Amino acid sequence: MQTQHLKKNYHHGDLRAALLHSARTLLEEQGIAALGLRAITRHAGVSSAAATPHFGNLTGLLSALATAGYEELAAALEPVLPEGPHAAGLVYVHFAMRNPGLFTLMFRSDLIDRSDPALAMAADRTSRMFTQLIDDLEDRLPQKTRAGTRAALWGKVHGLAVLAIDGLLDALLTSRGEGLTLEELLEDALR
Amino acid sequence: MQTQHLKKNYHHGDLRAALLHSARTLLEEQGIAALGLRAITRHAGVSSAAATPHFGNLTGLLSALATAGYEELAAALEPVLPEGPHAAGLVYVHFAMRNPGLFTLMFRSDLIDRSDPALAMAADRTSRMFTQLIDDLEDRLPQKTRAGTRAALWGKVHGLAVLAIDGLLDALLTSRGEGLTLEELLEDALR
DNA sequence: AGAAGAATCTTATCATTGATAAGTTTAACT
DNA sequence: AGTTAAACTTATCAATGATAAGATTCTTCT
Repeated sequence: MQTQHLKKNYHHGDLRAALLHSARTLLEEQGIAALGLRAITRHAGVSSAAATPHFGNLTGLLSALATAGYEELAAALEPVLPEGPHAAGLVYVHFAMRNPGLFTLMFRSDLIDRSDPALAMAADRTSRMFTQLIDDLEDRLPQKTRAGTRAALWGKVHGLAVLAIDGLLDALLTSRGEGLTLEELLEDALR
Repeated sequence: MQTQHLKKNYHHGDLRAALLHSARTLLEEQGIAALGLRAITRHAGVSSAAATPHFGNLTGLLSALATAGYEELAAALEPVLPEGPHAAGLVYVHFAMRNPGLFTLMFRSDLIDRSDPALAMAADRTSRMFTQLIDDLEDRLPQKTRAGTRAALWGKVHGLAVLAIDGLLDALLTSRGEGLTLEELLEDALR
């Protein structure tokens, strides 16, 4: 019989994908603290040791999940790159706000392994997009400060995303925001 | 005998301060992952349940540690506030780079309890400094965009700090930095 | 001063976690 | 068809944070 039977290999289907799906579900429904090895395998209906052959350990599983996150982020950024830093920044922050758990995981170096080749490649692709974004403005900028401009953009956008997820921007709005919505605040901040 | 014998109360001295000191040491020497309840109490030479009367649980202890972090950060920022956003931003990022574990802990909402009164107060004081920083420029800025400017500044500074700690700025430097040092990059980015 | 009470701190125990070795079942490949 | 390799389960381990119960020391009140 052909082994090319879709992707359902082995005697329990595509467990690798199933585990990633379970992890993603738990992450979205219950947050990053729910990402235990036992919780994930329980959700997928397999034993707690079933992930070992596919991911080695929990870090391997979460690294694969973060890899998917970087790929999604890059896919969201790519189409708006021609529109420039403002539009791309908004997409970056919106991605973080829509996927707070996943975005947080992508920068939790204690939970993932950045030397994982797939993860390193996906993360690098995202970071290269900021490079491209700045290089598109290169005629307007002196050569020497381009790295600084790139860091400033990534920093601002990333910082806003982190602070938004932590609810610290809302706190800023309620304490002294002059009747602004969060969306308007982001528009102004990314200008 | 007078009970005012320095701060050494009770029959084992000032355990509360000793535990915080042990936690800080472990945090600096071995990183945030070393901040276990048992590791901290072991380092302080007491039993693993000795922290309960002082902090309730591990979250309480780490919240107190984070509170100290916010106070240190505010104390570092205060004297440079008159120099404006550029100088203050540099101090913020330098604080993060010099205390990577502590700074990370201060924004790890899963490890600390932001509703802790002392922590909330200390964190609020820090965030108010950014408000003041922007308000000092108020004549130059239209009233309406001031919240956005404040968010942009805090976001950029915070994002640079986070990315620097994660080593992602070094990665950016080695891949495309035009022979810059990290310090020069920050100078440019904070301009 | 002395007894009652409250707080600190220890000991012992519990449920839960991630990892792993050993065994079982299923698929893959001559 | 039969051997090998991989997936998956079961059982077990060391380690964690929390907590109840007991022991010790400080405080407080008369």
